[in-house]
Amino acid sequence: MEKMPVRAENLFASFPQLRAELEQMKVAHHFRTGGIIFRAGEIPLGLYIVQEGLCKLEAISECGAAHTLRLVGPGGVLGYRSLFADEPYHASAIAVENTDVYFIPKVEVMHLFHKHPEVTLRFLSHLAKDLRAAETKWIHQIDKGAPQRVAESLLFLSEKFKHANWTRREIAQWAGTTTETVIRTLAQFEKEDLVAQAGREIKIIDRERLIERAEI
Amino acid sequence: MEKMPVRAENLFASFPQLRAELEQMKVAHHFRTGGIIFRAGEIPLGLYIVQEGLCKLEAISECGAAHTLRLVGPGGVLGYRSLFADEPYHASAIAVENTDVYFIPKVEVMHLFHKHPEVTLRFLSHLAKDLRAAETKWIHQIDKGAPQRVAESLLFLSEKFKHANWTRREIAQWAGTTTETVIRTLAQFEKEDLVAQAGREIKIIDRERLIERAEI
DNA sequence: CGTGTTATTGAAGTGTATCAAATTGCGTGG
DNA sequence: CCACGCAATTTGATACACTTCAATAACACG
Repeated sequence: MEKMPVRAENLFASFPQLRAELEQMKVAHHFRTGGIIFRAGEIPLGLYIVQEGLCKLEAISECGAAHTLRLVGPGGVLGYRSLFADEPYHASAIAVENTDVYFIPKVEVMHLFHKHPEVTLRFLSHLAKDLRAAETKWIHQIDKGAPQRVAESLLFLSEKFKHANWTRREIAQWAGTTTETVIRTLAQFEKEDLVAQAGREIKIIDRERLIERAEI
Repeated sequence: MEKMPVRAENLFASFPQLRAELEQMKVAHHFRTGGIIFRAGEIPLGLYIVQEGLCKLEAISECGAAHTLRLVGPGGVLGYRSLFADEPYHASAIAVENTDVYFIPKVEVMHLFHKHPEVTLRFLSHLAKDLRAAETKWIHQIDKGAPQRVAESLLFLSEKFKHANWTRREIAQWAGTTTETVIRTLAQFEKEDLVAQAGREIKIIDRERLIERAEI
């Protein structure tokens, strides 16, 4: 299975001095579950650093379906792709659970880059890894079946964050399939003793074989 | 239709001084059609700037199918994603037609970044746009049908480069489908007077309606 | 002039989306 | 605290677009 890297480290967190500088310029915001940090189409004015909680980047396709592009947990950064590309956001950022973020204005980011070139390189590396993840996702969408993608998603999401209950819909939006297919696949996995479902909860029982299931 | 941006400009090309520096360190290589610039799994040692010709980044999936991730023409750069992510290449770079490239060792690149921070930002922007393209491709894979993706691919590929004859297989590998489906779709498009096929050549007749066809 | 790649066509199978309808679970307000 | 209402879940039936496999034809290239 392609391991989707979970990078929880703060992109800015290395230098004590840097941390102090950030303290100066940051603006704290709180969002409750479902809250919208920014919307597709808006112009990026800066970056959002996730302090606590979990956010998803959600794109609505032309036919009205929602797809989850990326997930960002504590230490992660929101809004950098559009900011650096100098484009409007092409996805919305939504809090999956109660979330605290710090906003850093664009000028401050640029100033930071100027003062600490290593940070720029850090972002370069980060974007490069995101690009790989996205390209891998495309390939898997092509030549893996829905069950494999669901297995993969279960593994990834469970590792990514203890966000207790991923709904079947959320899993579907991450896996690139429909809610119904996720449900039927989970039923099948349960029959094979790979997972156990208690109400809405999903528990992975046999991680080993689930990994195999994601690969076949 | 999502416009996949064609960025032919050289990422390094802005400053005369920079150009001069590049001249110093570059190493020229030539590849004929089908030649392999680098292979998936190898460790990146630097960047390749495409001077003349056209290259594709091709990933072979677990089940043995080839998929075209990106295309890079004159002025474009090969191998930056893996270099910046500090990972082995996850795709191979292959010359689609006779191609001249310049190789720039990693140390030189880093030195360049150090000396000209704006160049780093240029790459940041470039990667950000590639990421968007990849995410868009994933979404389209999910909720567009094969004919729409073929239409989209025809438009993109014809704009991207006058690389005279894209084979049906190459189109399929870009569109995320099979050769047979491309063939049948082209036959359908021909019946609708959107394209004309003369032997292996494909000519777009009604660009307007083909764009519509990619959107439906 | 052969030999391998590319193109073409046909038949068959199947995985998944889609639609619809019933049920469960959860939060909220009365 | 219970009841209500809405969202999430579940199940079934149906349709069909696309892949897959196979076999032939056309073409390019050495």
